[in-house]
Parts: sequence; C-alpha cells; structure tokens
Amino acid sequence: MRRRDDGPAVDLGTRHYHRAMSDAPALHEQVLQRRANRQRMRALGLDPYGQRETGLCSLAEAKGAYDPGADEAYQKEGKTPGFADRRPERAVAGRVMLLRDNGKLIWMNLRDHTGDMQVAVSARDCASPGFDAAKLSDLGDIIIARGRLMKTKTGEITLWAGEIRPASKCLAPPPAKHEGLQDVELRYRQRYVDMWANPETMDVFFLRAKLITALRRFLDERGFVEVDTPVLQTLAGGAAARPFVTHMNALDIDLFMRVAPELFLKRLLVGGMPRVYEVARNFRNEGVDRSHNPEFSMVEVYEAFGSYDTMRELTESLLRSLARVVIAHRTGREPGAAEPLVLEFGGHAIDYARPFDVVTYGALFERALGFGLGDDGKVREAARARGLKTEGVDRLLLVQELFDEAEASIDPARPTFVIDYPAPLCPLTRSKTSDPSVAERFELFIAGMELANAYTELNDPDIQEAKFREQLGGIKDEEKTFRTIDEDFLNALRVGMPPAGGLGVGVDRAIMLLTGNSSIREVLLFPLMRPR
RNA sequence: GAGGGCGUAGCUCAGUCGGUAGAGCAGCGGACUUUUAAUCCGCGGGUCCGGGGUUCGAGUCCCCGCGCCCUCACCA
Repeated sequence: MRRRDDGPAVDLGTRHYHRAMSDAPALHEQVLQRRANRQRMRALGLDPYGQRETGLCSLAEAKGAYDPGADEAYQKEGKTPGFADRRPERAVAGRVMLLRDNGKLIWMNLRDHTGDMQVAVSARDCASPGFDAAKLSDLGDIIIARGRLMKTKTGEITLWAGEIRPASKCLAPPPAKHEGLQDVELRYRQRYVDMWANPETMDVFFLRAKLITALRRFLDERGFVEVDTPVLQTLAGGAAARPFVTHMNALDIDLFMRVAPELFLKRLLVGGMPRVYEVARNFRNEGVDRSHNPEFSMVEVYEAFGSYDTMRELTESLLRSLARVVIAHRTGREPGAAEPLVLEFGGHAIDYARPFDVVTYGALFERALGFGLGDDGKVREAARARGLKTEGVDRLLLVQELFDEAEASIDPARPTFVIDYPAPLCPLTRSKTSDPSVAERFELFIAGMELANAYTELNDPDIQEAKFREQLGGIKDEEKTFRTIDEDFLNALRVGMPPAGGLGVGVDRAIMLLTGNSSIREVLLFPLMRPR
C-alpha cells in the first residue's frame, strides 16, 4: 500500500510546476516541505484536513464583536485574582496570508471572503497542540482559530488564540503575498487561487451575484415569470449565429445547443403566459475576444401587449436599478432618489440616473454621415469611397455598412437608444403601422458596446413564414445544415400570439459595464481557455 | 481571421552590446512572547514556453510552433 504522502501528483498550482510534475519524479522542494509539515501535523495527532465545525463566524463579524470596554478592563485588571474576562470569544476560519513567527509568539493574518484579520498565537495561552499547529502552518493553509478579541498596542483588532486547528493544507506554494496573482492567464485558469489571492476578484463575483439577483427581483416585481426552456434543441433558432452541434446516442439524432431562447419564450406567450423571461445561457460557435465568450448569458424578456416602447422603458429602468445596486455595494448605503448614479467604464463617467438618449436610426445616420439614408446617390458614393462593392447591392445594405460610423459617433458616456431601424434590415420585426418602412426595433449602446436589442414582435404567421423563407434563400450552403425553418414555431404563431414586446440584454456585458471591467473574462468565473 | 506585445526561480519582476542566470518575497537551518511586507545570522533553489538555426559562444539574434494579452474585422 502506498503511503498517503507519496500519493499521485496533484496539480499544485503553476504551469511550471505542472510541467515538472509530469516528467520529474521529485516534487518541488517547497511542495515537499509542505508535505513534510503536513506529516508533522499528523504525527502530533492533528488532522490537516479538519472536520465539520459549527459556530464559526466570519472575520468581519469577529472584528465587529470587539468590545473596547471589556478589553480595557482586561488591560487594567486582567492579572487581578478572580478577574472575569468579558472580552468576546469567537471562532473563525481563514487562509493564512501572512505569518510572523517570533518564536514563542506567532502572528498570522487570516483571510476569508469578508476580509483579513490578525490572529496571535502565544505558546503560553494557546492550548496544546494548537501552538504546534500554528508553527507547522504554511502560507495558504486554512486554519480555525478560537480566542478572545483584543487590540494590540498599535491598535489592531486581533484574535488572541486559545485554540488553533488545521482545516486544510495548502500543498501548492501560494502567489506572492503582496502582489497577489498577477499573471492574467493563471488568474483565469486557476480562478480558485485568484479568488482568495486577489480580493478584488472575489468582489466582482459577489457583485455579479447581487446584480443577477436584483435583475430577477426587478422583473419578478413587474410581473414577469421566470422560465426555463431547452438548451438542447433539435433546431437552433432565434438568432443568426453558428450553433454547437452534439449528438444524442439514444435517439441517434444531432442536437444543437441553443443560440437564443427566443422561439421558445414566444411559444409561452402563445400558451397564455402574459410576461416571461429567462436568464439564458447561450452558446455560439464563433470567435472569442474581450467581449465574446462561446457561452454567455442573456436575459430575454417578452411582454404580451407590450411593444418596443414598453421594452425601452423597462431596459432603462432596469439598468438604473442595477446601477443603484452597484453604488450601494460600493458605498454601503442606498443612493438617494435624486442622486446621480455615476459608474465609470473605460475612462467614461456614465450617469445612469439621467434619462438615456434616444435617436432614430435615420437621424443618427444623417448626423454622422452628412446625408440621409434615402439618398441613393450619396449612399453609393460614400460606400464606394470606403472601398465597398456597390453594383447590384441594395442601398440599405450599404447603409447598414455605413452605419458602423454612425454607431461610433455615439457619445460613449451617454447610454443611447437607437430606434426605428429600416424595416428591410429587420425582417423578423414588426413594422410601424403608420410607416411600414420603419421597424419597431431599438438597440441600446453604452460605451461603444451593444447592450440590448428589442422589438415589437412580429405575430402574423404568414408574414413570419415568408420572411423566414426569404432569409433562408440567401444563406451559404454550409449554413444550411443548421438554418432550417422551425415549422412548429410557425404553427405556434398560427395558433395565435398576442402582440408583444421582446427584449434581449447581454448579461455579461451589463456586468462588465456596471463593474467597470473591459474584458468579459473578468466577469465570467471560468472563461473558456484553450487547453494546455 | 490580420497586426502588435509578452512568456526568465514557487510568486512578482530585472537581465545593458551576444560572453559564467539576478533581486525581492516565498522556502530551508538558527535566534526572538506585541508583530504589522516583523527583524537578525546562515543556506539551497532555473527545461530562461517548446523545437530548429546562426555563432567559438544564445535568455538575448533569426525561423517554426504553443499559450496569453492588446488593437482591428465579425458574431451579442
């Protein structure tokens, strides 16, 4: 039988180490040392991996429990016979971040998800074998400390340990204690190290969780029902994106992972749900960059008898309420009703309290390009000047190309709704009754990012079918494998879908904006990394 | 997909003109019961991302590859 300490090489945390493990029998000296310390703990009867504990409190709670009066009384009369020590006692657990061994008095700084706290372990006051456990602790170990709260002579709240127990050995040498883990690649690949070594990483994900909770609460309060629709689909519809394909053995069929929940959510309106939403993980088999990950989250919202106008109000209110959550998280207090809600992103101070800008597609185009999108001659001239092919190309397709410049002209610091797209560019959107050339659609741009997209949904099955077929006509052969008409969806429309507003918001992008991170990887716990 | 940058000790980083591979922290041995990035004395630690080339000699120059980051194009 193999001794536990000769066990298989676990991944101990660095690329160099990982590589060394695979072809060298000898472990790195620092790891060997940690294993040796673990063995010494066992020899003393300590379990380096701990046990269930009850009654632990967080480091922040422990610090908050400090009682100056009780501490002062102890300083004055602690040595008097019969003195009753009333300094609060707490038990905490955390990772050892700093270790100062003064011989018979050991200082350590523990860290948990609420912060750091100093613990003192004195040979005189700590029950055996706690002092030895402290002696054998390495940076990165998780330990449990129980003791009374006091202040050192320099005024730092400290837990004076009466008891120390190991809770988990850290066999991997931890990152530098002050710099933290700086290597971006390692931070993403080993998020479990990044999170405790860099508290700001932990903060982003706690804030992300709060924002998603707030998003749900916002929609719930407005009467939207959260639903779950299939991720594995026999047809990948709802967005013009390349899907991931997989295979189901039992039925011997190919399945697609969803690129959007849209077509299922609309079926629910047909079924009679008045307001639905889904926080949907979507999968798109496309490129990766700082705002795209192959799997990403979107919230899609549908409101029977709504329109793109109701969706616009909803979007603006939603972002405003999320901005409040961020500010409350940062400042520890709710911002007042009239207060600006300024969050910084990419060097821009964006005020979410101020009403968002609204501009029509046509007006924005004209403002940026200097002529109207209906001016066929000028559109073609401008397109040619930019090296685009123009012969036989529909004017509006050229307009769409030129519109990039219009988008770029939007003030990045001002959240801006671009509304009323040319109808031919949005075949699946309902046109204005008063002007069939205009589609009731908006996109929201903030800091140059497209954050939301909404429509007054098309609910005439014959028009929908005609547009589906028209769209399908112009696609490349390779796309035909996954772009087929969802006949059942058309059937649902024939059953009758109420007029509705529909909205999609990129959740990860919203989190980026609201938390001030310019890379989607910073707001995804485990972004996709190429395997090494 | 195109262009640019980066990859050196466990971590954070230096490394000049091509000439014996460095620092701080971490680690090891020792001292120390109020430290605060503890301090003091002593010691060990390298596949310079991988492969090839040029050269008497390559961490450094050239080529190929891998990974990550940035910019641009496309998808949200």
